Amino acid sequence: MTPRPRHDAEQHADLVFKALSDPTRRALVEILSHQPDGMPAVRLAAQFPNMSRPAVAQHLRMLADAGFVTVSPRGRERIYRLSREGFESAYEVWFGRFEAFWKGKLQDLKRFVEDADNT
Amino acid sequence: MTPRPRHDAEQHADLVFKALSDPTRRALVEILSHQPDGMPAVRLAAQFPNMSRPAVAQHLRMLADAGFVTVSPRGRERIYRLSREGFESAYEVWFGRFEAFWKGKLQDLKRFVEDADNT
DNA sequence: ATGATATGTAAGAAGAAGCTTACGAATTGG
DNA sequence: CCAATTCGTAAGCTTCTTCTTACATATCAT
Repeated sequence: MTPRPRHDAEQHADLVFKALSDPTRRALVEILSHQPDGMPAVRLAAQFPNMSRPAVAQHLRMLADAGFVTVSPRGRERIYRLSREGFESAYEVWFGRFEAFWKGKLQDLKRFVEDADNT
Repeated sequence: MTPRPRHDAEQHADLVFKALSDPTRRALVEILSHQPDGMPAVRLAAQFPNMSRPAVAQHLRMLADAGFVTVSPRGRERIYRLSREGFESAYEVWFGRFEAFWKGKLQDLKRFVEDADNT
């Protein structure tokens, strides 16, 4: 997958798993997963009526730092889109670190993937 | 995978991702992944010379709550073993939540799994 | 029995994370 | 040009995490 300097690995894993540790950020990822063309920050913030816009902006920044989203300016808006980079990093860490444990689990996962694929 | 009451789902996802958000806990999982027969708490704690034993005990509790490890008493020791339950929950949440996004990513994942499988 | 070993939990201190208000920069529309 | 919109960040407060020390329980060895 993405080649990455060895000594940055743990630091990057920290960003990735920290990003997923917050329910608001997971909700943001879920929202974006249904919006292939992305959403402007203001519309994402509107999904959280009990939270200020800057709070959402800070969450978005962490998701961007972890590689879960990308940002592209469009006029005065900034469009957030889900990126595969963060997900691939998570997989990389997951499979890389626990490979010994997973020898045997991979078969199950392959079956699961194939099932989900045939729908 | 594991059927789970709907209203507990987010709460459980919280436990799972919180458990993985700490570097010490990830290190514990990695250590246990190389020890199929498990390890007593004291030996796990010894892997972290800069940290007190109770601190490690608290981390182990969180891993247990999230379903990443199981505990079984053996004499005066308590043996910690990696469990697949937490991992399966993480997969469940992962694939379930972001299914729309992953439609298309699943092909890549399947290839990746097959590659890892042929080694 | 008694001392040593293995363990978990409680209480409190130190640090990190998350939220709000306030602000400044960039872009659009009239 | 000027007001309105979109956005990110800084400062400060509050809450959650994580660590340590202290303590209580259970098991083993002699």
